[in-house]
Amino acid sequence: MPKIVDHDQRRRELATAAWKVITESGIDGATTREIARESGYSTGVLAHYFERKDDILLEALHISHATINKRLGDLLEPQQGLEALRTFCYDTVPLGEQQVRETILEMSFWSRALVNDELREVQRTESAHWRAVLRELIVAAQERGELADGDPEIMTELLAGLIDGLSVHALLYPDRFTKRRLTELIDAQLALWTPARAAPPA
Amino acid sequence: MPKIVDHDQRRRELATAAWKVITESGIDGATTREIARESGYSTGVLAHYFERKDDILLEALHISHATINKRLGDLLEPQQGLEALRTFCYDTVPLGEQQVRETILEMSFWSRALVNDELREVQRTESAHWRAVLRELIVAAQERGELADGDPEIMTELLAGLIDGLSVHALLYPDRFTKRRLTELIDAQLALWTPARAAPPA
Amino acid sequence: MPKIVDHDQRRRELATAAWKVITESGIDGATTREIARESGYSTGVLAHYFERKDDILLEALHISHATINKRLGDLLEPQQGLEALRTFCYDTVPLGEQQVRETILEMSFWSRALVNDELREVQRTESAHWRAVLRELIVAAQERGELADGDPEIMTELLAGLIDGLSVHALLYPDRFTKRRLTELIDAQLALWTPARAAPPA
Amino acid sequence: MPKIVDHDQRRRELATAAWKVITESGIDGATTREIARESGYSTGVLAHYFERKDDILLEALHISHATINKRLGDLLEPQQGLEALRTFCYDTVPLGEQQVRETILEMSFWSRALVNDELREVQRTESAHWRAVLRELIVAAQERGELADGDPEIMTELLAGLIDGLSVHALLYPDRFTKRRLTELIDAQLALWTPARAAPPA
DNA sequence: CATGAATGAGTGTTCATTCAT
DNA sequence: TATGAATGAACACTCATTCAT
Repeated sequence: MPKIVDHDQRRRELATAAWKVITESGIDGATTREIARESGYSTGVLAHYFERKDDILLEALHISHATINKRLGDLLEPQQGLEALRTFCYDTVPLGEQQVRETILEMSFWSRALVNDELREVQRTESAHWRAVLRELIVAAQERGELADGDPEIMTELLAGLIDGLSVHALLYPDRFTKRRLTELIDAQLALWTPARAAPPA
Repeated sequence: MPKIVDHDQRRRELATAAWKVITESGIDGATTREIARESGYSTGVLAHYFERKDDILLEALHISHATINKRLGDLLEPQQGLEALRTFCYDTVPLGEQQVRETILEMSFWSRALVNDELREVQRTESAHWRAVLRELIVAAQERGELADGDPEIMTELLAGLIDGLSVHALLYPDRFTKRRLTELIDAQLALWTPARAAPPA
Repeated sequence: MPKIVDHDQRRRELATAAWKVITESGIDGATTREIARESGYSTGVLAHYFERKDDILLEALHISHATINKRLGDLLEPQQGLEALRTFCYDTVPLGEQQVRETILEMSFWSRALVNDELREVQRTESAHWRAVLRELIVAAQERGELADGDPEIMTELLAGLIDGLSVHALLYPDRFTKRRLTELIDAQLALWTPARAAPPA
Repeated sequence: MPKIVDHDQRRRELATAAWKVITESGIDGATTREIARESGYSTGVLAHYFERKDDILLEALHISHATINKRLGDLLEPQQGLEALRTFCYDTVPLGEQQVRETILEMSFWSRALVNDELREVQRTESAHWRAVLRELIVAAQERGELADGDPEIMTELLAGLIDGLSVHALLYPDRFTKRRLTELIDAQLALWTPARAAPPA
């Protein structure tokens, strides 16, 4: 009589433990022992649900992305135009504890992706989705006349680049980046594309 | 008479070997044995010139920064205004093989800096210098009327963030970022601050 | 059901292997590899049961002391007075193979204790226990009139010092110290405190 | 024109540096680098005067013994009988800073001698000399009627053993062994062999 | 299913020794 | 004679992975 276990649920549980360890101790601190300890299971159980340790880390990355997408979906659903775009930007920079951790995780994977083709491919795919969302928001804001005309591809790349760059700087140089400063900078960039009447919210 | 060795020269030699290994195999691939192999010396020699392995990596970072600063100094010396600013931006994104490696190295250290206070402090200091140079270029371009007025602090942060963000994206998603595309994007951002007559070069 | 292993039993097993290596190859020969080889396990297993190598060595010392205490307890239980005291002395000098090894181990730790505060503290504590036993035996022999009156503290220190000193000499200069000679010497010291009628056994 | 160097003098210089390092940092802390640093010469010079590191350590032991013998010779020269014997005992236990170091060195070599035949042979030879001196002092005191009759061989071994045992205890358990206590204990042992009138000095 | 004991290759580091200058 | 650069084996320790129970 085998114990009934939700296989996917257990995988998520373990990957979430990995997510926590990475965002607290860095990716080099995310050893199998530490992930097992955080999950409350033994190290052996990891082997049941993942072939290799890298697969756990990859699943942690997926979970992080899924969480972000879910949250963004909920946040953006009632919003439109420039407001929605601003919300997107605010939510993807490390303004809150959760976003700080998400950014730490993302940065941790970047350096690994540089020497790991599979990982880079995963990031490429997920980044493309994220960028498509951003592009849609930009186009929608343009259509409502709340954002200046201009090549949406270029505007997307600029905004995407800025968001990741500011996120890095915010984590590495926290003394230079208060939360207020971070929103100010995003607003400043948006203002470059905003007709005078569409001022940022107070 | 003892064998004559320039101690600092040998340190640079070893740190340069570390630089190569990191930029080719990632920071996790930069083991002492690998650095020794790349340098052509045995592992024991590392102990002669560095107390700890971390000191070698840190020295590799310093060397990278010094190389960048030297190159930028030479490049910018004959230039002025917006042209100098554009040169700065072009030279700090991964357009060439050398800059690609420099960016890889930088990104490799970012994730470590997240959990290493000493490393973060080093990066903070060196980043401040780099940002000050960028700010001066912006102000100079504004004074010549080649760049729109506006808070230079904010413009500096936006440009600095964009440069690092685009650099990350260029390395992770090379299919999306040809060299041409990278310069186009930088030009697009500068154009947002450029009076109509100061068009980017063809 | 997991493999059932008595954690403490395995610790003892490994520490006993360390005990053997130290007593055969000296404390400098007691490398992790050698202890692992002697135990029949791989090097990695040591990390399961001990945090640091020093902890293994310390446990080997504890085991040695526990073995001695147990043996002395059994030996002394049916004995009394001067006879018990003599038994104690005979059993704590390297007369047998087991005691030779115990003495080697003890001496191996002495030199380390000179530059290791924690180790010295351990030895201080255990030595105090051993000395207290010796003192009780001396007092008991005095009470039975089998040992001359005199400050038991001083007699304890003299006998304790003599035992350790003779043990050292017996190991370093075995040609000078046959087993017979060793017992003669102990008897000679006891005789200094013994009324004429209480002659040593033949 | 070769530099004129007194080969033996230089050897002593280096061995004395080794002596200092051993007595300050323990025999495991006596690395070639540390000995070279203490001597003021480079590591390479050690190879000029000694074939192996062990030879330096051995020479340090010889120097220690020679120093002790010289000092004892000077001390004992004007003394006779029991007074000379007591002086010998007092000077060979760790009552002063110099003697503490000598004892540390001696103990450091003991544990090595257990697994090193050459070293044990050296210690055997030097110990025999030392014991002969002690025996002569005992016989002389007996001839003057200041020490009880008795087998001088046995008395020598007992006193030699006691001296080394107390020395060990004094270093390992300094809280139990003040200088006063150490002399008291030696006096107590001598008193066992002393006719009532020959009391120890105040 | 789950455990955690066991493996052994790989790590950073230390160090006696060699040797070109 | 003296230097100290260089070597490379050996060290304690870490860790992803395997597997008997």
